Amino acid sequence: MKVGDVPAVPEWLAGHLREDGIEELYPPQAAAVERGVTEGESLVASIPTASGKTLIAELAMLASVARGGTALYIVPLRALASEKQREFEQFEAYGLTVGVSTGNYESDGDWLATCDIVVATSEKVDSLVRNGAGWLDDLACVVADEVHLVDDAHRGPTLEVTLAKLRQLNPSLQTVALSATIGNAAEIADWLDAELVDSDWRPIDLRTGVHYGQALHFDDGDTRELAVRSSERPTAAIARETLDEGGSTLVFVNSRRNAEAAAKRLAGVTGEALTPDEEERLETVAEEIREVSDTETSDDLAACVERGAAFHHAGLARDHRSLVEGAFRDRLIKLVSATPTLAAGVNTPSRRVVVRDWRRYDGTVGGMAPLSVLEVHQMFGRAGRPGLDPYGEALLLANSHDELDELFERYVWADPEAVRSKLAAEPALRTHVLATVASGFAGSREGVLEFLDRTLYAAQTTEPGRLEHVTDNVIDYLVVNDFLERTGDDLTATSLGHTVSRLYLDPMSAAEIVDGLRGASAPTAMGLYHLVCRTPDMYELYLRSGDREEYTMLAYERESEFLGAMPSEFEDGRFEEWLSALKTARMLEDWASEVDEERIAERYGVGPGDVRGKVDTAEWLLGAAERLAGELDMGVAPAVREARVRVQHGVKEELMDLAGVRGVGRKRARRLFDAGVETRADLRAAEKPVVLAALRGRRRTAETVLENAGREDVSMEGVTPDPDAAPAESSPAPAEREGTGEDQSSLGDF
DNA sequence: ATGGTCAGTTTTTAGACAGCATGTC
DNA sequence: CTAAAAACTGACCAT
Repeated sequence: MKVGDVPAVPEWLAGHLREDGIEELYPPQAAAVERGVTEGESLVASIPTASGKTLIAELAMLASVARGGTALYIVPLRALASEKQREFEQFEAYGLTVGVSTGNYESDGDWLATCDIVVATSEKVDSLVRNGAGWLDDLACVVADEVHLVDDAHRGPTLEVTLAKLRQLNPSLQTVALSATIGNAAEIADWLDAELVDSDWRPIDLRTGVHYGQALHFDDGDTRELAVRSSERPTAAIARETLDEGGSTLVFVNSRRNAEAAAKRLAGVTGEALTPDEEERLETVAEEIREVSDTETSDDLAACVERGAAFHHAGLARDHRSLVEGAFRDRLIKLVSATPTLAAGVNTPSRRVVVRDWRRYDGTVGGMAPLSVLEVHQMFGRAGRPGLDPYGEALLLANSHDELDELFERYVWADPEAVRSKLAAEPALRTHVLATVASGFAGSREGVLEFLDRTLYAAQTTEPGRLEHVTDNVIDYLVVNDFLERTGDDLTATSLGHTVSRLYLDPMSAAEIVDGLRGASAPTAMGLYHLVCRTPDMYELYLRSGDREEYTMLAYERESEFLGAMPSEFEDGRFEEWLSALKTARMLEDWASEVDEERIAERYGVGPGDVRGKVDTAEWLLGAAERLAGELDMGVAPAVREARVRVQHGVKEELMDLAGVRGVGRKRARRLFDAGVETRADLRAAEKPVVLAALRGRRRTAETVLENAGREDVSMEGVTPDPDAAPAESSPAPAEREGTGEDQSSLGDF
């Protein structure tokens, strides 16, 4: 089908696509159009990555917008939200507006309502529904990206329930669900009353195979020799061969440590094949990586990048990740070894993909569990960059002839699993039943069940009564904990229940927090950190060998600070979990005591990304706790607020005022304080030379800071730093270079 | 005393959404 | 009930 033949889309679209070199639709896209996506028909597209899913979504959304409606694009990750935003902004030239809404970044609320296309995470959409965002009622088209994630036990139910709610709000809503190739796409289409496009078509060839011994065995029966030098690992041989052909390699492994170790080892391979120009540009990237954070992880990563390799996992800071992704896309980094983060995240295709580890540790089964076919195929799907590589190759590694056969059987020739709803689990229902009642979708047990009947779970279940049973348990729990009120057959949310639903808290977290705060009169920061850390919304740090003793001691030492009873040391599982929460809480305490990032990372054996992640979650939960304390008039709200602000800025109590000034973080606040400028008010009255010295002589920074503190005369013109007030540090601030302009020297501050 | 190698033993194990109101070095 | 690689430990040997 030619781009000009697509019905019901804006007139400019065909021309726009031709400008991008698109004359003809890919077969799955053409099929989608034939099924009526541009004419408002709902559709499930189960097709491989990189086979043009985004354009299908765009066709549907643009056609909807052309008819005067609004379109919503739901993504599973925040990083994908910004990626899609950038992609859709190409249409702003034609007068469309694009907005984003995620937990950490949101377009202005009023503006969002006027947008033609909104990109949001599934949790954010759920939250918008709970908070009654009016514009959702006028939605014409919703696109659910990566819809196979409804299979995810933790986050799948949210997507499932959200789609059901949107469709109930607006029965004529067009639903476009994009999925990886899955075993039961027809069933999903059935659930969504949608047409189906189910195809394996890819724009560039993907060869999959298994490496064993000195050969690569491909799915089409082809075999090719691969010389593995003695004492060389297969992955290294594959990477070397790919490099010789001018391609890049993406290696998937099953742990962070493996990712780092493999990158270090394979940097030996990539390091040999760099041009001087590449070396220079890599050096720049490495430098940027070191600037992101002063930790071992950061140094290790930079050392790998200098030699053309990198590792990628969730312990990396956000900026680390995007630097690696960017340099890999630019073909500067030749090899990335990654945990599954990269398979699910932003688009990072590579000539070759090696799935080195096909088993992963899984505590729930007590050992290594094989990856699902779906996951492995998703990783395979990263092979081959359309328009850049002649083909893509994806390989598994076998250590024996039997394993060779098994891998073919299990992954290469296997069809992906069916996607199954995970809604009927108590933790999932706890939060969704409360939200369903609180936001008025149901007003009784029957109403709740009626609503749940619209979900995929109901469409799939073969176990009659199970959902009903779990729902009853959950309703009882919610009533007992005062989130719901039952009068006769009617269910209504209490004011507490409404608050919890709007705060997006797991009711169990809320119950734990309320419980802990009730018994407290003057909680310490540690007590509060521990309280939020043992909540199901916080993912705790892992206890390592020796930690049990260490934290048991700490527990007794600071026994008086903890809110609520400490479980008995002999009550096994509970105590361990309580200690994990303590470890996490102490990390937060360190952070809020101005311990530097490097030291924290080392002390707790985590990466900079983990520190930021925990801090963010704690900030959110403490904010929620503050609201709950206020709601219940508990008088501890100021203490909670203090704990929250300290975590937010990573400062001790005395710096809270200063760190609240825009442009002043934990480091600047500390330097100002030590120079005698102790409060925001001091900042307005302080001697300029003192302020300037505390801010390491950066004039522009000093002016901005003073302005943000509300000072009138901010000019630092002609002011010289007071040498007596200069921070006494081991490495003195770099003096402003002679001859360079003011502006240039302040660049380093941002 | 120091350092390197090697084999056997112990340890460890993926990911990342959300409130609210504005900003780090 | 299930694994595998890295990190650690200690013996042994050469300097």
